[in-house]
Amino acid sequence: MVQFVMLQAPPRKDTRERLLEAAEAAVLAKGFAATSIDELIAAVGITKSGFFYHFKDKADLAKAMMLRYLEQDKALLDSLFDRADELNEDPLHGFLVGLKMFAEMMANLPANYPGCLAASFAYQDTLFNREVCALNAEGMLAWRRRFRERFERIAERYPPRIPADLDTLADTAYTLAEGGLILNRVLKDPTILPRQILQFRDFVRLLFAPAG
Amino acid sequence: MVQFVMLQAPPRKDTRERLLEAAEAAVLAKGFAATSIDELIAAVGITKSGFFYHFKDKADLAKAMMLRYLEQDKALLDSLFDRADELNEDPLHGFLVGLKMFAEMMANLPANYPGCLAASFAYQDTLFNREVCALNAEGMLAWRRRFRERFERIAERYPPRIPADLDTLADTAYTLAEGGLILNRVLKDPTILPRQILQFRDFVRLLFAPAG
DNA sequence: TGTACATCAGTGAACGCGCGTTCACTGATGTAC
DNA sequence: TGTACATCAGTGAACGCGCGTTCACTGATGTAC
Repeated sequence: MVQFVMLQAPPRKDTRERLLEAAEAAVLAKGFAATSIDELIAAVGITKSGFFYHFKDKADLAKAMMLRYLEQDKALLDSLFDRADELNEDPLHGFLVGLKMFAEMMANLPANYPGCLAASFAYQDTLFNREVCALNAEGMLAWRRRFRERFERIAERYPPRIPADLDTLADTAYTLAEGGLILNRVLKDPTILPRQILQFRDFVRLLFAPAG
Repeated sequence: MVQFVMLQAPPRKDTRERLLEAAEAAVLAKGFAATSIDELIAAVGITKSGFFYHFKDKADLAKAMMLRYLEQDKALLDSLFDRADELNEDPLHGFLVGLKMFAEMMANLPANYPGCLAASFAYQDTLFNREVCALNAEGMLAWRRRFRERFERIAERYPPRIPADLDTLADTAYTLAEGGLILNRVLKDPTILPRQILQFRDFVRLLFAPAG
């Protein structure tokens, strides 16, 4: 009896979340403009009016996608740094551990259409309003702040071997991630991005580790 | 009289080329799917049927855009290396000069929607057929081959200070360019990409130049 | 030098399909009294 | 415990607009003889 009731009203996973999931996959594969509401509702199994119950229009979907992306992005950043910090007291060693973990993460991306919503939105930015573009920029600045803070602590203890611009150094992680994802995808080789990150790690070590 | 005749039949710049120019600008701003044939013909001043005289369909336009991009890309790569080679006999110094020129080029990009068609197409690749995607990959491999060849010559004369994967090193230029363009655009700061390239230049020098 | 034909670079009108959006409505669940 | 109402999570039908594509046609220029 209980079983029967549950079959009638299945414990439906959050429809809105499933719409956002389907939208992200579709946008990463073909872009926002080519992603139709019809295909999203087909993937989730509701009607078009159901979609407009969750999002007031397509621009609202874009904003929700960006917010969801930023949330996941922040969680990734947190897990990267917090765990690296727990393991190490020395800022340089902790950071090198974090970069290694980052490379490992990037080596285990979904095989099909790995990618980053920030890049996809960036290359279609006239489709989005100022708010969504500003959110995207804010996400990038969060990476810069986080990395810069680490580099400041490292540089304090280990003076760099050559002059280094800490903002540029901080941006490199995001830059390599975005560029590497593009190469990964076009060349269909998932090892490119992790290798770029490990090479950056070599550079950081070469730059800060005491000579000899 | 001559003037009058010329006004009647102006020395029309190649219409096809102007269509491709308009298409590239539009695609870099909002993506391929959102770029309509109507807006291209409006920009160029012909009718829709005129467009279909030049391209058999929209997929044909995509292919022509990619071929045009690859041609320009190759020219850029040539000018970078050939001129750097002329100036220097030493492979390392020549390469460092080339990277500096590359950074300067990237500092003087068009202000509006700087970007790379390769990245735009990569993030919408299900819109394109196998041929266009393969062309894109070939363009990236051309960069890898070019840079790798240089690094081989450099490593021959200057053994690297730490072990280095020459393919990864070779891919870094393209990776930084693609990633840097995205940061440039989202953060509206055209100095980000050139600074990434100059930092890579520092790394190369640190890696190969004799210590001391 | 004059005529016939071919090619180039388009025009103009029409097409059908898919898209985002709206609107009135509904059945199940939750809450107040 | 029963009734009235509100909210949640949608349904179903219709809309108008813009899109890519097709087709028959054209006026200017180039080429053969």
